[in-house]
Amino acid sequence: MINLKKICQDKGLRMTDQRNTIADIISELGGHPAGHPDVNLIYMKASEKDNNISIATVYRTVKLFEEYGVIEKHDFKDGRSRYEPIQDSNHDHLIDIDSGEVYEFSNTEIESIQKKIADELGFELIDHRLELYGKKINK
Amino acid sequence: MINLKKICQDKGLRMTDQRNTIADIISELGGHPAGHPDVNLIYMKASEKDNNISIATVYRTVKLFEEYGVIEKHDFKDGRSRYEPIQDSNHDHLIDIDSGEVYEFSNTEIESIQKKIADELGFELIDHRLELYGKKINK
DNA sequence: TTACTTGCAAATGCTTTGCGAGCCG
DNA sequence: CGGCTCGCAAAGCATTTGCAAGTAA
Repeated sequence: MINLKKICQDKGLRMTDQRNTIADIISELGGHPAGHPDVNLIYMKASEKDNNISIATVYRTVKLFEEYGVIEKHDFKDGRSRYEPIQDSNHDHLIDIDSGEVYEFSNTEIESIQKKIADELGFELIDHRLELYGKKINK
Repeated sequence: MINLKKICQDKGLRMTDQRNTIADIISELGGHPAGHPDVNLIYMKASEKDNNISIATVYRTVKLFEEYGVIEKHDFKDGRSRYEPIQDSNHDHLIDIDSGEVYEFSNTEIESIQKKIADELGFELIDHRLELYGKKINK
């Protein structure tokens, strides 16, 4: 399992109790379908472990983690921002419309086509967003 | 040029002055790079033609047009929602990071790969979002 | 006529921020 | 001591909504 707490320490972040709690929660949820929590979910889970934590701290902490390249923010079509640990390999997401669960995939072919398209339009590809929204088959 | 005013009438929408004004503005901006206006831009342009129009009306109108399948909403990474007339063919977008301009493209190969990926994960592909973010080369 | 629209201001929902108190090195 | 952090409440920002007055068909 990814250990965000350790990664944060290694990056020189001062780890308070609150930050450790939040790092643990995001680590535990990892890249599982039920992962990619939003601030509210993190806040609720953090409140179970520390009934004094403030949602403002959660917002400040995920922003900090993001700035330090520890986690990544995604804005799917459901509105609220969601977070996941940064991993070695890039990947895109398929979101289950019904449950909100998130699945990861990567496809080098699509990546190279994207680069080609940008090039043809006269652009250097800096970033991209690819999300698939689907319904489970045979449910 | 797309005539949203006419499309709205054909769909049976009651066309008030405000709705006509807004339809014209979105039609004029069309699919050009400077198109895909956000509510604020529409509101500012509408205010030039009708100095009494309310931003609440702009919000209500774009929502209405969207529900009637006349325009489409996009949430690019810059925050505010942007709108464009619905066209026959599907397309995706490349956004110029510096100017905010939006270019359209479509690629059948990517589309079929997307479908395949969803299928392999056990999903029926309902919707997708593909955005490229780039910087102009040779500027 | 009569239901639909509008402008205004107030209310949302999510996120950020000012402030004074607390904590860590 | 001195700078970071935190909790709280207030402020922001984009968007939505209640209401009373106005308008299209």
